[in-house]
Amino acid sequence: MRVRVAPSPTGDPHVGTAYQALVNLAFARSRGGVFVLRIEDTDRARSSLESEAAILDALRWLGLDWDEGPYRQSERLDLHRSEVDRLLAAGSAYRCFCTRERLDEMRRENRARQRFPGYDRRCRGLSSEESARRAAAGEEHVVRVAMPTEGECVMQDLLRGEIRREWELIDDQVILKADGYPTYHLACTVDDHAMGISHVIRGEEWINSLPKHLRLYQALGYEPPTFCHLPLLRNNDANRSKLSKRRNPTSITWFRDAGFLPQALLNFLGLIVSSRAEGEEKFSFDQLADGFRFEDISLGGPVFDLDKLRWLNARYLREDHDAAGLADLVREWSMGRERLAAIAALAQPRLETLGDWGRLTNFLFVDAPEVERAKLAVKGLEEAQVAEVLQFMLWTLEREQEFTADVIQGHFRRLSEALGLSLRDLTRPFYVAMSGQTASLPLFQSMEILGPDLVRARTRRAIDALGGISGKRTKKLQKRFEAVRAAS
RNA sequence: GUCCCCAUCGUCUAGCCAGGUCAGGACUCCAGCCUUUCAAGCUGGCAACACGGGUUCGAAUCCCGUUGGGGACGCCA
Repeated sequence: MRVRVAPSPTGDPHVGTAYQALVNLAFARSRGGVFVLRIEDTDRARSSLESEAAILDALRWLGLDWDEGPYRQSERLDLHRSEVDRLLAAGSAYRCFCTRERLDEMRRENRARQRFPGYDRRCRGLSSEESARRAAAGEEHVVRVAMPTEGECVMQDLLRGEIRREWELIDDQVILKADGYPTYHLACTVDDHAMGISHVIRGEEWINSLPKHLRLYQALGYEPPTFCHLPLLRNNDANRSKLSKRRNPTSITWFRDAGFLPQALLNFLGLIVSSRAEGEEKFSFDQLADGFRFEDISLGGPVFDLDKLRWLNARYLREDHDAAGLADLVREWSMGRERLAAIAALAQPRLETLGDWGRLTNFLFVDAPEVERAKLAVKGLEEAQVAEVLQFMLWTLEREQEFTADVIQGHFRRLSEALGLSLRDLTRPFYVAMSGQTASLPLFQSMEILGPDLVRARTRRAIDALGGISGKRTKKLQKRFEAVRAAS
C-alpha cells in the first residue's frame, strides 16, 4: 500500500496540504504503507524553490514526515514526454496547433451561448502526416488527449461510491504544454503509476477531472489505483467558499508565527478527519492513525473553526508542559536569536531603561494586538477610505515574494504617490494595524520581523475594525487597484 | 449557464449503510459554584435533523423532487 501527497510549490504552505498529508499518512501508518512526497512543479512560471522549501519545512514542523521523496516532477520530464509520445503513436492523443487567441474566442462564444465550453477538437482530425510535418517545422503546439465521444464514464470514489458522467462532456485536455512541460493530469497519472501509488487521496476539487485521469490510465495501459476525494476546508464567512488566504489565515507558517503548537493544529485537523462520538477530543497522531477509518470522514465541507483550535491549543499548552517547559516553548517561539537581535536593533534608540522593552516591543510578541477603531483615523480621510487604503496595500503585499523592509518601503512610496497621499498619512493606520498604537517602532522593519502572514492578518483585522468592505465594493475597488497599480 | 459533489445546533460532529432511544458529544455563548482578580476547573442552560412528496405500523435514517451550499469547466495545480 503506497500513498502520496503532492503539493505544488506556488505559494505559502497551505493548511489544506497539511490536511491531505495527514489523511494520507494516517492511512499509511494504519496499514503499514509507505507515504511519498512529490513536488508538482510543472508550472514553470509560478513554481519557486522558496515555496518548495517552505512546504517541506511546514510539513516537518507538523511532524508529517515522508518515507520517500521529495520527488520533483520537473526532474522527471523524460518519462512524461516518452509517455506522451506513446499516446501520440497510439492515436490516443494528438497535436493541437490552435492559437490561444482562437481558444479564448471559442470559450467566450460557447459560454455566451451557455454551452459546454470545451475545446471544439478542430485539430483532432489532422492527419498524422500533417501533424508530424507541422511539428517538425517548429510550429508551436500542445498535445491533447482524445476523449471518448459517447457513452458514460463510471468512476469509483472510496467515500462516495459510484459516480457517472457523460464522456462527451469531458474536454480533450491538454497534457503537454507548448513549453514542453506536462500538465497536472499527465504528470500526476504517469508519476502515480510509476511510483506505485495504490490509493490516490486528494482534494474534492479533482473529482471532475477523474474521467480525464481514468482515460489516461486506460490509454497508457495502467491499472488505476483507488481514488478518494476529501471534502475541502471552507472559509468561515457567509459564503463558505473553499478556504482561501483572501479571507483567512491559511498558511501553516501563520499558525506557527501566531503561536499555535504543531500538535494542536494536527489534532484539530484530525478532528475533522475522525471525530469521536463522545469523549476525548484531544489525541495524538498515533492515536488517530491507530483508529483510522475512511468511513469516519464526513462529506460536508468543514468550516475551519479557529475558536476550537485555540481551545485545543490551550489544552496542549497547559496539559503537556510544566512551567519550565512552557518557558522553553515561549523562548523558542518569540526569541529566536536572530529575531531578537533584529528587534533589539529597533528598540535600542528608543530605550531609556530595560523596563521600556515590554511596552515598546509587546506587539511583536502577540498573535494580534487590540486595535481601536478611532486610532485608525487619518485626517482628511473618511473611515471607508482608510479601509480602502489598507485593502490596496494588502493586495500589494499578497503578491510580494520578497518580504523585506526595503521592498515594503518601496510599495508604500509608490502607493503614496499613486494616491496623492503623504507617506506619513499613508503609513499612520498601518502603525495602528501592526502595533495597536499610533507611535511605534519603525513600520517597515516591524513588518519584516512580523512576516507576511501576521502582517496580512493584522491588516485584515484593521479593515474589519473599520467596518469591513462589502463584496460589491471589493469588486469595484479591485478594478481601481489594478488601474492604480498599472499607473505606478 | 452546464456538469459533478454535498446537506443534523452559529461551528466541528455522533446517529444514516443493516428505519423504532427525550437526536448524543465538543467549541462558542449564558448562568451558577470555586476563587484575592483573571483564567483554568466543576455544574447547569440556550441551540439542529433545509423543504415537499413517497415507501413503512413507524423516517434524521430508504427513494424521488425542490431549495440551498460547494466544486469543476485554463497551455494553474
